[in-house]
Amino acid sequence: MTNKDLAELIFPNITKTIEDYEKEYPERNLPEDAIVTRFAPSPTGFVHMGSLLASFVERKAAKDTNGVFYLRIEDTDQERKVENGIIGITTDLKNFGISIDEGAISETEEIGSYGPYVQSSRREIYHAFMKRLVEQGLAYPCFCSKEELEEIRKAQEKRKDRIGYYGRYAKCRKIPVADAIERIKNGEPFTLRLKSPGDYNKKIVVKDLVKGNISFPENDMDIVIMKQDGLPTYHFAHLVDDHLMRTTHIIRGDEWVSSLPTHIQLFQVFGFKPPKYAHISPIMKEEGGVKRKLSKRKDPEAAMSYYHEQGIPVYAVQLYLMTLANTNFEQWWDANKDKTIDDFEFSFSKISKSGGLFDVEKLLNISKNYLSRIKATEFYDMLVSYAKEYDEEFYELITKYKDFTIGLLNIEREQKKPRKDYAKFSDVKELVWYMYDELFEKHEKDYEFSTITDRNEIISMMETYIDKYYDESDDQQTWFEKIKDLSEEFGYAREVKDYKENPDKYKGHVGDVSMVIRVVLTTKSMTPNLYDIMKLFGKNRIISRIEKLKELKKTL
RNA sequence: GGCUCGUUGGUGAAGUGGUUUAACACACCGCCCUCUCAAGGCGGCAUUCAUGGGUUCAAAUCCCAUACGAGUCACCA
Repeated sequence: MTNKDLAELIFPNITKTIEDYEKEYPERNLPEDAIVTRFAPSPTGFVHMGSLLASFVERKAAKDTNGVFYLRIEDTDQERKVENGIIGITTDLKNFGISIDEGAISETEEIGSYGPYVQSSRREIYHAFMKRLVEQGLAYPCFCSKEELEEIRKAQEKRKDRIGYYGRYAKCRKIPVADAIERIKNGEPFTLRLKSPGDYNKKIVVKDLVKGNISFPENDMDIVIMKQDGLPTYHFAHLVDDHLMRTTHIIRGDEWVSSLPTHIQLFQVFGFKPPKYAHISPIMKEEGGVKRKLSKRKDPEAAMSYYHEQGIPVYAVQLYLMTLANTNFEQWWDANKDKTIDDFEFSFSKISKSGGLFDVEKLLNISKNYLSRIKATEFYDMLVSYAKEYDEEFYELITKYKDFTIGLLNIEREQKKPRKDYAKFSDVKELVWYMYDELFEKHEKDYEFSTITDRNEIISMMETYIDKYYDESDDQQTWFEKIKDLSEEFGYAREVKDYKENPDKYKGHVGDVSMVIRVVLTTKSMTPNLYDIMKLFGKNRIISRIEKLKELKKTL
């Protein structure tokens, strides 16, 4: 009875060898420094912000080097699987603007020639690799039950030994091949464990692209490589898949750092060249003065849908993620306002070693800056698709009055220092409702008059203005001169300065008068440039707003 | 508890032995500009880099200890 017999018994139908697979999935024909990397989530629901950051970095790194970015589905845990889990992932990626070169594109379809990209479809491939290990006596079946493992753990705790399946605690390691064969034939359930060649007293140093050199004791645990259900564990699947898919860079969350010795060992056992590793720290959130990992369950902002609903543009989130990934990005972007994320030179070593706080304030600020820089038409298109989904009434208005809407979005835009009003699309309606007669009509009218509050004076001022001074064709300067004339006529100073010097001589100043016009037209004391608003309104709407005030029953 | 990593202002952080009386950005505060707001301009906001030792002519930067935080120690990824 030999290891070969054992291997044949466990994997009777496996005929392909490692060499066959090496041929089937040859080295990729890419430039030398091209990065081949992957996003490898479990299909357990939506994509978490932290994973999104990782996939964003992966996409960027591959694109920058003319490499490949692929999506692999890690579904070896049958229990955690979720209905339509793959679609959930692919749509999140798509909505977020991350494209893949290879991998799963739906529950059943995939693209690329290094597949299958869904681990549960790769069973035979894993088995071929496991079979080789068993043949060579580098892996062995373990019959320990959960209870037995628990006992071992307790014994170790009592003796204050390291926890784990290693050395003298690895009892199945010593089972003679013949006995193992016997027990398997008897139908005893088993897992497969790696016969670890590691020595805990020796050190290995692993270079991590983000964290730098990390030194660990060698791994001496006989880790499980195949579960009772025949599927591989993460560690083993990682080895086989990333080798065969010719992955050059593993970019993942730093919860994996501690298994680095195991992974390196696995590559060494097969004589494969290990990939480069980059471990990214988790995104944190502060709550009640304590920092904790941004949680899928507790934090709505962990899900992509949150940004979608809020109307935070995708590109703004990307900009934010880029600054989280490489903090020097912000300065670069500020100095290169006309460039895009694609033009930025990303670097692994600039990724923060410790977990950054997820700061929604900052995101909104970035979003605001971004939205202020784009063209009104571009803004309009995004606003329309947002409103279409979340605000039907507003959607109808802005599509009905398209040019008008673009016009108002264009106020103080496309200039060196553009106006920054909107951080997200859900802000817009609340800021501009008074521009639309339909909304103005139904909106509660709380006229925010401040210094001039006498109803008769306001109305007479407005009527005088519209009859005597207002002319739609005036340019901004003339327009303002006329408001000054109006002020003078009503006993207000033409210049604020004059008023401040001689407050007794006047009832107020131009500012007070233009405030009256502003409030009559919009009800609000704070609006964008009045001249632009009036230009957009036209004389008729201005007159109708004066009428509305006159009709108002309640006192001001 | 073992192993690994980290700790610079309210926040994100730059910084790898002297050019740092610690960059930049967000937030906050003040002033200015101004028909309001937004924006913008100017200024304020860590005499100090978790704490304690040490090395050095010189340390946020190197070494050691302590404290705190994070990750991990599954037939989950």
